[in-house]
Amino acid sequence: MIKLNKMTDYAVVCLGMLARKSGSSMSATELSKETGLTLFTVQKLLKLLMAKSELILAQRGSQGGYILNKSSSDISVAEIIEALDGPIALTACVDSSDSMCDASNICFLGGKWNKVNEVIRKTLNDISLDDLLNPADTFPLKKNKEIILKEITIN
Amino acid sequence: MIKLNKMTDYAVVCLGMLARKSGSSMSATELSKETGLTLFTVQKLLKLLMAKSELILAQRGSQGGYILNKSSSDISVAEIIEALDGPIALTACVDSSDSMCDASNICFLGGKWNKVNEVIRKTLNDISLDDLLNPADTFPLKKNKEIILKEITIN
DNA sequence: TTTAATTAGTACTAAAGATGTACTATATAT
DNA sequence: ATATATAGTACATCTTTAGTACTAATTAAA
Repeated sequence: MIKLNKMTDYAVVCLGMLARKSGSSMSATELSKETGLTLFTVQKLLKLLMAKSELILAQRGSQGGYILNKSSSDISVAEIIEALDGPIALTACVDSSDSMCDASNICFLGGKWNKVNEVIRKTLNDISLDDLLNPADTFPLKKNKEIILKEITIN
Repeated sequence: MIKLNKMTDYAVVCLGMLARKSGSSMSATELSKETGLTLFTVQKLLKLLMAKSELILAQRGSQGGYILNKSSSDISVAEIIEALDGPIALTACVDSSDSMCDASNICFLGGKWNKVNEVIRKTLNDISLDDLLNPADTFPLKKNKEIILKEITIN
């Protein structure tokens, strides 16, 4: 299985919960209670999201908590993954530096994986957090919203 | 980064090498020499591919070796990944059994991840080993071959 | 201004997974 | 028979992930 780390999974759950309460903030304690995730986990997750993304805003102190920094329909699955898992790429073979694959100095694949990665990335970019939220009748959300990758031709 | 395991990377390299020599078989030793991967790694990889897929055929004994079981244009990236990494899915949250996410008994995401997974899977299914092979002028391989996911609507 | 609540930062431990290596058994062409 | 080659399995090690803990900094409210 191609795995996301669990934090990313948790992030979708917590961000989704924040989306439901848009407007009012939620503390880590509240999020823990409402999601069923342990407080430790939620605290760590929110700290990570603060450190590595602009997805949420925090307020410290009594009555503090977290809120989404933008609408859930403007948050893509790709953004969430990239915040916690780093760049969306299936292989380390071809990284941003375009350096040669160090596993094999006669690798004949060139940068072809990059194209695959690009397609995957665009796919995830077209799916919003909102698209993942309940209730079920909000999904499929937008009529005529199709994931169209036709324009992406591998070349 | 969403990671494939290294074996999958190696598999693409080795299967690609076998594709180049279509018709004649190659031993693990030969593959090791031509790819630059260690013999141990290549041996393990080929054993895995034999055990978990129908992608290659083996002949034991002197003069033995491996050959592709079908044309490289009929081998999808999805097949290779699934042979070595298991089912293509970004999360363990929703597995084949459709069991509720055990991380949270109030998970409100339902099976939405499944739709995401399906899109990713179809994307990888439309890219063949052949598409990844050099020389560069064989890529983009088929004119008019576009990765069209338009018909995949999340719903 | 004190207190309680809350996030920020960091560090450590334990568990899980991936990787590389090794050894023995089985099959086959010569 | 023998050399060659794959099959199967087991294991040690390295890396990553996940979980826990502790301290510092901030802020609302009593």
